Amino acid sequence: MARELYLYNTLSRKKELFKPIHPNMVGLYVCGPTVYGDAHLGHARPGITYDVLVRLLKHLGYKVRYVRNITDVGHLENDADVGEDKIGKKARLEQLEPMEIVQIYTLRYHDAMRRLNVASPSIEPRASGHIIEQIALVQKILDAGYAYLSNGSVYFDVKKYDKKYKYGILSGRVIDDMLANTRNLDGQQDKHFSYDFALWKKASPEHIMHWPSPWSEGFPGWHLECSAMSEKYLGEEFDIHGGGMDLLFPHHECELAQNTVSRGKGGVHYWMHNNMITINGQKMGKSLGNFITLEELFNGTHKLLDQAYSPMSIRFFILQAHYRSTLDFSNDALQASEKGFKRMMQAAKDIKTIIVKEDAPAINEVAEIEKNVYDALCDDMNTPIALSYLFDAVKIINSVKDKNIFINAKDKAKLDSLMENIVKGVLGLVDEQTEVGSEKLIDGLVEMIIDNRKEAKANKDWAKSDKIRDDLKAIGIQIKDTKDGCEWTIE
RNA sequence: GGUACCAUGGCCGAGUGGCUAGGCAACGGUCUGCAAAACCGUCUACAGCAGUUCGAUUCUGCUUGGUACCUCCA
Repeated sequence: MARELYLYNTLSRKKELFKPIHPNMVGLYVCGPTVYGDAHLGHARPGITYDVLVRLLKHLGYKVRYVRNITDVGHLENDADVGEDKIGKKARLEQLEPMEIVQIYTLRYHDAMRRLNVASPSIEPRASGHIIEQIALVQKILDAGYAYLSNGSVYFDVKKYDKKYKYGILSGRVIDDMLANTRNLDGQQDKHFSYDFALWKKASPEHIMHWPSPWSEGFPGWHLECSAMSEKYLGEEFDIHGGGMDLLFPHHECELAQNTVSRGKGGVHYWMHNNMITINGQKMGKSLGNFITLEELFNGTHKLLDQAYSPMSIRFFILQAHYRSTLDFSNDALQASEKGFKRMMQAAKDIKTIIVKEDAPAINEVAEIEKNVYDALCDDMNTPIALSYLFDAVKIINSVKDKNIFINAKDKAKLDSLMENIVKGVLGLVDEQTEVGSEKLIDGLVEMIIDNRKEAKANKDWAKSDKIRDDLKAIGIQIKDTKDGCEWTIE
C-alpha cells in the first residue's frame, strides 16, 4: 500500500498502523441493528462511519469483505438474560409473525441506509439463519470447559475464563471491581455467577421463537451470533470489528471471551467503536425515549425539528465530527451542515465547468490540500479535518469561477479528482437533486422561464423579472444572476 | 459506588507545548437594477485554581460541571 492507514484500536487504546492479515484484503465485521423498530439518528452513525471506512479501504486499494449482521433473535428486552425477546415482544404487540416484524424493519433499515448513501455490506447474515452454527459454537465452548448447563440453559463461566484469560481486557474492566458493585438482578437463579452470560436459553412457554438443541427447546444468547457469523464468513481471525461504543460492554467483551475459548484467540485484530449521538447532551436511545427516527428527520415530522433535513445533510453532519467523539444534535447544527453541504456540492459541480488558463502558474495550495486530505483520512479517519481542507479547495474553485485567480489544467484535474474520489467516493457525499427522473424536463422548463425573465430584464420590466424570480423561489428554484448570465439551482 | 471520558469563540466542531482548523451565524466591503450566490476583510476561544516550563488551550494536580458504561440500546 502506498499510504499508511492508522486506526484507533480499542483493545490497545492507541492508534495503530493498520496491517491486514492477508495482503490487500480486509475482513470487516460490524454489529448491525436489532430489527424491532425504526432506525433512528443514532443508527446512522455506525452506518456512515463504517461505510466511510469501507470506501476508504477500497480507495486505498484493498479488497474488502464487509459483514454486517441483522439481529433478529436472542436480543432480550430486559436485563440479566431474562425477559422477552425484543422481536418476539413486538410481534406479540402487533399480532404479527416475528419474521414479519423482522422483514418490515429490515426493509425500512435498508431504505434509510440507502438514502444516506450507505453502501450495502458484502454479506448481511441473520442470527436466525445461523442457529446451527450457534449451537455448534455453544457445544465447542462446553467441550472446552468454559460453560455449564443449568436448567436447560447454557451459561458462559466468566470466573473460570477470567482466571486464565482475564475477562474485561477490551472494555478495561476488572472483574473484582465489578463484583464489589454487583446489583441484585432478578432471574439469575440459573447462573453460578452474576456476570455469567447466556449462550443458550431455554424458552419459556410464552416465548415465540425457539429451536431444538441438545440442551432444550430454546434460543441462542445475544452475544453468540456475532462470534458464530464472523467466524463463518471471515474466518477464525479477521482484521476489523466495529460497532457502537455502547456495545463495548458487555456485548463485545463477551464476544471476545467466546472467541478466545472456541478459537484459541480473540480473533479480531482491530476493535473500532463509534461514539454516540447526543441530544441536549444526553445519549439518544430507545430506552430514554429521546430518539428521532431517520424517517422523521427526512420528513421533518418530529416535534423537536424545525424543518426536514435531507439524508445528505445528515451524512455531512455526522462526518463533520470525528467518529470517536460524541456529537450533539440540534437544529442549528443540522442547518449549518445543510448549508455547508450545499456549498460543497455546488463546488463539486462547478469544478467541471470552470475555465482553465493553460499558462496559469500552478497553485501550490492544491497539492497541499490533496496531501492534507489524505493524511487526515488515513489518521484514524479524521473526516472533519479532511472536510476543512476540502473547503479550502472549495474556496479555490469559487475564486477561479469568480475570475479572481486562474487555474491550469493540471490543478483543475487534481481538484476535480478530489471532489470526485474523496468527496463523492470516500465520504459518499453526493448531489441529491439528481434523484428526480424528469431532470431533463425540469431543465427545459426552467430554461424557458428564465428566457422570459431575460426579456423582461432587457426591457427593464423589473416587476415582472422579480415576480418570476419570486415565483420560482416559492417552488424551490433559486435564481442567481451572474456576470455570465443566469444560473439556477433547486433548493 | 466502580471504570472511563469530556469541558474550545454566538452555534457545531477539529487540533496543537510556541506558527493558534473548518462549517454555520454576525458585521463591513466588492459585484449586482434589486436579490441570491460568490469573493475580500472583521470577530482570536480553549471551565476555574495551582504547578512544571523560557513559554500551556495543549503536560501534572486539585476544584467545579457534564456524559458514557457497569441492565437493553448504534
